[in-house]
Amino acid sequence: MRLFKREELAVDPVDLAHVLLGAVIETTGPEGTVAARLVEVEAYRGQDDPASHCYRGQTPRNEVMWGPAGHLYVYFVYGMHFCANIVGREEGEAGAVLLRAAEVVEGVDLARARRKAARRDDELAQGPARLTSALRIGPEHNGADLVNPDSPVRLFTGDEVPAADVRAGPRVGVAAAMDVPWRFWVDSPAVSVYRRGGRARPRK
DNA sequence: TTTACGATGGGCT
DNA sequence: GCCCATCGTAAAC
Repeated sequence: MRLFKREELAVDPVDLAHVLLGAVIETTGPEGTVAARLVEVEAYRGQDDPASHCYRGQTPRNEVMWGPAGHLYVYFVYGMHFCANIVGREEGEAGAVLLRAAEVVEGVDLARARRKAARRDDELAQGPARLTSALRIGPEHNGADLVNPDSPVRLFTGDEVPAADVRAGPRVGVAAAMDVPWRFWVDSPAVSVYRRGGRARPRK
């Protein structure tokens, strides 16, 4: 296992999604270190993608996604959760991959303490907001450089995932662009199995 | 087991 | 003012 190189991440988000499956993201803070192997991701292509936060151009919130690849884009959602993306493409071009689920491979006890509601270890990072909770990724990590060994959040290559083992389907909770299968996962009990693309919430 | 819904707040039109 | 790249709990079957 080694740190990724930035140029390996400066690719189209759909390709980056395949690169990231099996990769290991690791966070270190005052409490200790937690590492997790990514098993489910979603590509957001940027300006061309109606579901992307960058679809309507650059804003203060999404500016990290327009910068160089290999940085973390963290955003606040539903009034109480955070989600993390890995930025791809070249500087000046928006695009990122949402981290949806992972298997905790290091610091399991710390992750359990942070995720009291999880009844099985498979649930520790089973979902995008659970993942940030287990790894304690927050707004202070927005823009963090994942290829810097001194960064609080780092990204390592894991065991390579054979292309034949990658499954694809519609993105979750996304009403726009439902026709593109830009959610990718590998067979794992930690993959989130929530409602498929369509409405984020049932209409009242 | 499966489904329903409330909590909660920032971003953008 | 409406829309969310969600989760945990409770209720229904």
